[in-house]
Amino acid sequence: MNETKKEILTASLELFSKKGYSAVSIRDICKIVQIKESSVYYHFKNKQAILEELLIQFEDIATGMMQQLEESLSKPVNPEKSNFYKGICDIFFEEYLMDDFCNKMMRLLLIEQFHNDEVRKLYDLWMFEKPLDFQSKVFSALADMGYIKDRDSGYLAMKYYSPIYCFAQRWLFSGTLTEECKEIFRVNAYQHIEKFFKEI
Amino acid sequence: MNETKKEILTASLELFSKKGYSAVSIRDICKIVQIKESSVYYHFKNKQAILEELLIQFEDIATGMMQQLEESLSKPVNPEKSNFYKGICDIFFEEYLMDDFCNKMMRLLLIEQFHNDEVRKLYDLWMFEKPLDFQSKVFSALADMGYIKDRDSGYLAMKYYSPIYCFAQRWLFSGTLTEECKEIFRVNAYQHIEKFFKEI
Amino acid sequence: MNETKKEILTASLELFSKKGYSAVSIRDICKIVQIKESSVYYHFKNKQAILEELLIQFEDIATGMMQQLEESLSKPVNPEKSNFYKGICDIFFEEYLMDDFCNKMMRLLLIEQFHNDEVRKLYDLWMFEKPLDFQSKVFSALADMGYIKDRDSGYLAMKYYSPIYCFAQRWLFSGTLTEECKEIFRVNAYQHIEKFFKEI
Amino acid sequence: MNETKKEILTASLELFSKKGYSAVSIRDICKIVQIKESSVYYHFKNKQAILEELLIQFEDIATGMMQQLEESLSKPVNPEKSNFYKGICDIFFEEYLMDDFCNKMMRLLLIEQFHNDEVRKLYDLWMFEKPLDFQSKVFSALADMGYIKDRDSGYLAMKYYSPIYCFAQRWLFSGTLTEECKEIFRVNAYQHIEKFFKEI
DNA sequence: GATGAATGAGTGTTCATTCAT
DNA sequence: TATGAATGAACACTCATTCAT
Repeated sequence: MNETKKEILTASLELFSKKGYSAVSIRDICKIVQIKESSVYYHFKNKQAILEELLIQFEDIATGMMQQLEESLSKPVNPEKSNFYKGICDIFFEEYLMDDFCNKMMRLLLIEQFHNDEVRKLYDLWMFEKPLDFQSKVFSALADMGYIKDRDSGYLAMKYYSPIYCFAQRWLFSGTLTEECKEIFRVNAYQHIEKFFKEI
Repeated sequence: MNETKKEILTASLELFSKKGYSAVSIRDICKIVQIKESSVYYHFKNKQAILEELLIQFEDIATGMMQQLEESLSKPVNPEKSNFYKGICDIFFEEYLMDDFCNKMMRLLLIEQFHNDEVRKLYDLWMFEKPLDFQSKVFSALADMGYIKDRDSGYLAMKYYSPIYCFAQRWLFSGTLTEECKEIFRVNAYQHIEKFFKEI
Repeated sequence: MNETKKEILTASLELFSKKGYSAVSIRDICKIVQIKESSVYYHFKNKQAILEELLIQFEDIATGMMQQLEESLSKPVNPEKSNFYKGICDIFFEEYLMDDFCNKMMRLLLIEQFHNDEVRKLYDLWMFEKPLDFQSKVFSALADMGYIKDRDSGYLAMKYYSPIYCFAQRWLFSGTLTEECKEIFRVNAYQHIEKFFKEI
Repeated sequence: MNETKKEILTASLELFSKKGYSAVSIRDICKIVQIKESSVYYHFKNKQAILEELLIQFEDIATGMMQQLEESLSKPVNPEKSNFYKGICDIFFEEYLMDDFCNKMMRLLLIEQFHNDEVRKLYDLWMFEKPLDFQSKVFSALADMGYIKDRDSGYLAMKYYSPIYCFAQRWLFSGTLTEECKEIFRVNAYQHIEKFFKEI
């Protein structure tokens, strides 16, 4: 992909994730990329097409992350309980929730879910459905391995994941994403995870 | 308050909560209220003022609800464990989370938190801080009354509240709010609450 | 109708009839009317709506003219042969073909018939079908009254009307419409009519 | 001439004759020719130059046709009355009015005569002046040969040609040019010619 | 011969807002 | 109280054209 096109995408995501799609003008994007407005239309059919390209990129990354998770679940490097879920957490946190691109995309999806039904479905899929599904499998696996007794893996997944989602909302998807915010999120989330796995 | 002014507020909230503040034009609002655009400016200084009035109304309601909760906590009608938290839940759910006005405001706050820092603070205050604080007190009270042993009321509040928040996000604050969505939310939330209070 | 709206219509017709609809910008129209571009949209939904209003006005006038013609055919003031058709000609020429508004509309229709199928039908209706139909009736009437022998009124109408149409094309619907052009047209057309009625 | 250049001209005429010069973009032309917009500028100085090349081609063809007509008038193959004018008609109709290239050019000239004074003159020259002049000569010749008595060859030419022009306008220069339209035109025109020569 | 990339000027349109009535 | 009329600023987008490769 062309360098300018990449820069347009980067600038667009930056702005979209802060103000929402419709509040960002082509002018705004061009100011960052340092090109003229008409040039955007050489690279993209229209403004909507920029958003769509971002959605596709996000889906690719999210799908890739999910595959990694599935793999690390089926072939755990270290099947000792705490190491087992720690490896998994790291992928999900570092390569997804807190990855700069993904994080911005999630904010964008969160805002745009109201205007755009396709986006709403994407948000639900990648913020609720997929993570909860996967987490259920993890708890089933842990139960099969005898590490936990509780077999209601669906509710367990919810109990495990919902605080993480809340922390993400509070610290990652709101306001300016600073390193400080990331740190607060990380501390809160890992504290929860530790307590959670101690209890079960 | 003048009848027309009320209608403007109602229509504005309806639209803002669906499309977000900036995607709604004065035209759109006037189409619903059946007045001319210039008439809006008799009732409000500008578009922003409509939003602000809505924020004030919401804060009033939310504050009132919180006061009710505090009261029902300090003078429990029926201090028997299950009745105790059921009364509290009902106020929070029916008069707040699922109340039509509040629900729309929450969607609005959710969308607008990115454009508007004041809104972001409001959202955090009324969706996280206040509910979690209050819930902490509830668990402290329950602990004081001997109903539960766990004294980490902060984490308990998080464990209790975060699934409710997630359910709200999935079913109340996304897409069109139908009676069906409300019902799914209610079922999920109450199931969680029941399980939760059984476990502690 | 509002004064400004009228001026917009007048200016639009003036320009449309010279350059064609799409070659005229809202800016061009506003330069003449001395208003800002955005003001146009108070009076008209969009550019297309200006054209449509002009089409309606033209149809009204053309329909009115046709009714006048029909009346003057059914109740001839002076049933003497030359006076009979002269009265009819005058209505058609002065109130239609050479009327400033109608003339400009015909140029406009002529140009726009290629972009716009509705316009093409209008042009055909009011430049060919209606005039030829009516002229047929005139010749039928003249035959009934015994003034002419030829009963092929359709072909007569064509022979009568087609030179007039050609003259109109050459002198009225092309280039700038000056009084000189009008005069050339008038001379040519009336010469033809005189010769024509002498021959039949 | 280069193959691509020819294709550009063909595509341009196709589009110009349907929508008018200014309503056709270089993009539109390139979509048909399957080249990039910048490539056009290798073959033509600018958009206007495409139009001008088409005008030159048309003038060449029209001039050639007129020469053929003049020749067939001075050396009639078969000086018998009906054969005499039939040969002439065929050249004018088949090689000019109904020839695909010429027909499209005439539509184009018809539309563009308003924007472009040079075009207006060309239209008048090749649709009125030249045909009427030549037809006058034909009638003079017929009168000299004793086939007709009427010596007002100018008016005869007008009476002969104007219905043909009208038929052309109705069936050839409006809407989509289908084989059906062509046929209607041909039938109407030849019917007129036959009647016309019977009458004189 | 052809094209990737860019651009200045322009297009129709929307919007929040103003102000006299 | 309400509105008719107007407007400046912005918006997404199109277009003919240029130029280095």
